[in-house]
Amino acid sequence: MSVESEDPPRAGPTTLRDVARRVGIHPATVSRALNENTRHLVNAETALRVSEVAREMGYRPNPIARGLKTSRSMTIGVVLPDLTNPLFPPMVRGIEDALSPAGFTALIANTDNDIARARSVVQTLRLRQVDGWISAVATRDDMFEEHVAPLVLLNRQDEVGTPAVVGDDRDGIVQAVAHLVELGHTRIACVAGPQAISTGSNRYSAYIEAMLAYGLELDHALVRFADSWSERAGAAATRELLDGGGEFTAVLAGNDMTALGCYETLGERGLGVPDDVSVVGFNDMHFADRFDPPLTTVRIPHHEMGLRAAELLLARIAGGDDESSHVVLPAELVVRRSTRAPNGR
Amino acid sequence: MSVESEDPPRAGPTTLRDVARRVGIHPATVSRALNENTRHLVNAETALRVSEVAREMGYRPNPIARGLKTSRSMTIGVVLPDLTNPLFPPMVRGIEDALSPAGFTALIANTDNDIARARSVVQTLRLRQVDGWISAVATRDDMFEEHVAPLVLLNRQDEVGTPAVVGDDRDGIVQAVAHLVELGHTRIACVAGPQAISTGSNRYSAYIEAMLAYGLELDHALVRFADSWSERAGAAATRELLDGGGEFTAVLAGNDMTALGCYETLGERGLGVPDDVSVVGFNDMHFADRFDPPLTTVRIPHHEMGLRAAELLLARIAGGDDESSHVVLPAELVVRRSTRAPNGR
DNA sequence: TTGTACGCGTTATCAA
DNA sequence: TTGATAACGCGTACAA
Repeated sequence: MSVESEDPPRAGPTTLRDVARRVGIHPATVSRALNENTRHLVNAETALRVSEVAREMGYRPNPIARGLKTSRSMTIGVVLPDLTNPLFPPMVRGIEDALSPAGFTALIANTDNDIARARSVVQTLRLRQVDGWISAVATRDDMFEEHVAPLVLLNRQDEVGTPAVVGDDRDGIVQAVAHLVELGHTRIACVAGPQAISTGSNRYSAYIEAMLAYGLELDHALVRFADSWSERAGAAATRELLDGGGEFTAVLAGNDMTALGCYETLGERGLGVPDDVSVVGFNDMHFADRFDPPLTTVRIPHHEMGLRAAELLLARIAGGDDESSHVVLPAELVVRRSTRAPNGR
Repeated sequence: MSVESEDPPRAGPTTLRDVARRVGIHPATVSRALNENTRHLVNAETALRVSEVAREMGYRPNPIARGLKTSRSMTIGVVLPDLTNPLFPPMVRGIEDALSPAGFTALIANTDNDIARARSVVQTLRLRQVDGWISAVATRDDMFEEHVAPLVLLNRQDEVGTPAVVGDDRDGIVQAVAHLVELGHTRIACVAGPQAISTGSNRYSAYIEAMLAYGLELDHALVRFADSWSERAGAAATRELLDGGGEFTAVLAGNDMTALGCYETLGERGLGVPDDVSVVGFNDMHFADRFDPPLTTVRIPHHEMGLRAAELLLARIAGGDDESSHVVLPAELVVRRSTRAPNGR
C-alpha cells in the first residue's frame, strides 16, 4: 500500500478536498484554480493540472456549500403565467441554456394567471433565496423585492424601466396589418389581449397606429378585449365582436391562444377561416403550423428571448452595467393558410 | 444604551444566533426549540419564548445552511424528456399541486431526450441534494441512486418494480383497435414508439395482442418504429411504412406527437386523413382537438398522474409503505375526426 | 434541560 | 504563488 493512498474511504460526490489530496496541494488553491475570478492568482501549470484532475475525478462544486459561503443560492426564480402555453417551454430552454454553464439552476413556478398564486410562489422562491428573478407574469413588480435580487422581465415590460427582453410587438403588428392590407382587407377587427399586460397594450396601440397609417377606418365595433391570454377568453371576445354587429373580413388576435379562440367561435357561427374571415395570431407558438387552418402569425424568437433574459440577469447579478438592458428582438410575419383575400361579399 | 443591546450590527436576514442573543440563550437551544422533532428536549417556557421572539424578529431558517447540514433540501427533482411536449406541463402542475402543501419545491429539468444531458441534469440536481426524484425519462434508473433519494416513475415503468404512475396503455390501445375494427378497418398499421421505453413497448405489444384478438393478420410490413416521441421520428417511421409497400387503411401511432408526424408524411404523399388513412394517437395532449383533422386519441389523466406520482413520492420520503406503489390510471378513447370507415379502395 | 464543540464544502483573509 | 485558518448558518453528538 503506497504512502499516497492514505485517503479515507469517501462516500458521495468528489469534493474540493479530494481533488486537493490527489494533486497534493491545499484545497484553497484548488478552489482558486477552479474559480474563474481567482485563477490568475495561481500558477498556470498548477491551474492546468488541477483542472485536469478535477475533470478526471468528476468534480462538481457543491452549490449548497458555495451558497452558504457566498450567501448565494445559485438559483434563479422563473415565474411564468402558464406553462401550458407552448410559448413558454422554449423560453425555459433558452433560460436553462444560459444559466447552466454559469452554475445556476432555474426554479420554475407557475402562477396560473392568478395573483394570489403568484404571491404564494414568489414567497416560496424568496425563502429559497433565489439570486435573481425572471418574470413573465403581469403583476406589480415590487412583489419581487428587486433590491434583494435583481429582476428581468421576459415578454413583458413595465413603465419604470425594469430590464426586459421582449419581441418587437409594434413591428410585428405592422407587418400583420400590412399583410392583410395587401390581401385587400379594409375592415380589420382586433381581438386584443389584456390591456394590463404590456404585450397586450403594445399590440393594441400598434394596431391602431397601423390602421391609421393605412388610412383605414377605426371602428369601436371592431375591437374587443380578451381578459386573459387563453383560448376561452379569445373565444368570448370574438363572440362579443360578432354580436357587436361590426362587419369585418379579418381578425388580428392578440396572440396565438386567443387566435385559437377565434377559430372556435367563428366555427360555431358557421364562418370559415380564411374563406369568410382571415385570422392572424402572434407568437408563432409550437403547433401554430398544425392547426386547422395553419395559422398566419408573427414569429418571435422564443429560445433566444429566454437566453437573452437569463444572460441579462446574470450580468446584473455579477454587478455588470445596466446598459442596453432593454432588449427588443425582431419579429417576423409567417404567412400560412389562415389569411387570404377577402371574399368581396 | 442598555446592556442588552450589545449585538453587533448585522446585515442580512435574522439568524439563529440573533434570536439566541435576544433571548439570552445558546443558539443550539434555539435550534432545538424551533425544530419540531427536538422541541420536547427543551423547557416548555423557553420554547414558547423562543418561538415568539423568532416570529417577532422575522426569523426564517436558512434552507441552504440547513441543507448543508442535513443533506435535505425540501426539493424534488423532476426530470422530463421534453418540456415542449404538451403532455408534460399539466403533469408538472399536478406535481406542484401535491408538493406545495407539503413544503416541497419541484426542480424541473429537461433532458431533450439526450442521455448525456440527462446525466448532467441529474448530477446537477443531485448536488442540490434533492430529497426525491420523479422521472419521466427513459434511462437506466440507477442513474438516480435511488438508495440516496427515492424515485417514482411517471408515465414510465421498469422491470425492477420501481414505484410508478402510468396510464393504462394496454387498455387504451385495445379501445383504439376496437374502434378501428368497428369502423371496418382490417389493415391496421402501427407506428410504434421507442421500444426502450415502457410506454412504447407496452403499446406495441398491446397492438399485437389486440390484432390477434380480433383475428386480424399481423404483417411486418405494417409496423415501423419511431426512434423518439417526436413529430420528426413519427414522420420518418411513416415514410418507412409507406415505402415498405404494405397496404393499410389506418395507422395506430405511439403517441400524439408521432401521430402529428404521420399527418405530415401522409400529407406529403398526397394521402388524406381520414379519407385515405385513419390515424389514432395516444395521450390526448393539449391541442389534439385543434389539429387538422382533430385527432382521435386515447386520453390519460395528465394532471392526476402528476399528482399521484408526487403523493407517492412524498409517502416514500416519509418512510411510508411501498405498497400500492404501482398506480395505473384509466385510459379513455376520444373519437374525433381523424378516423372514419375505410374507403374500400 | 442546556451549553460546547464540531462539521457539512466552500471561499475569503490572512500570513508565509 | 501558496498554505493555514476562519467563517458562512445550521444541526447534533456529547458533555455538563
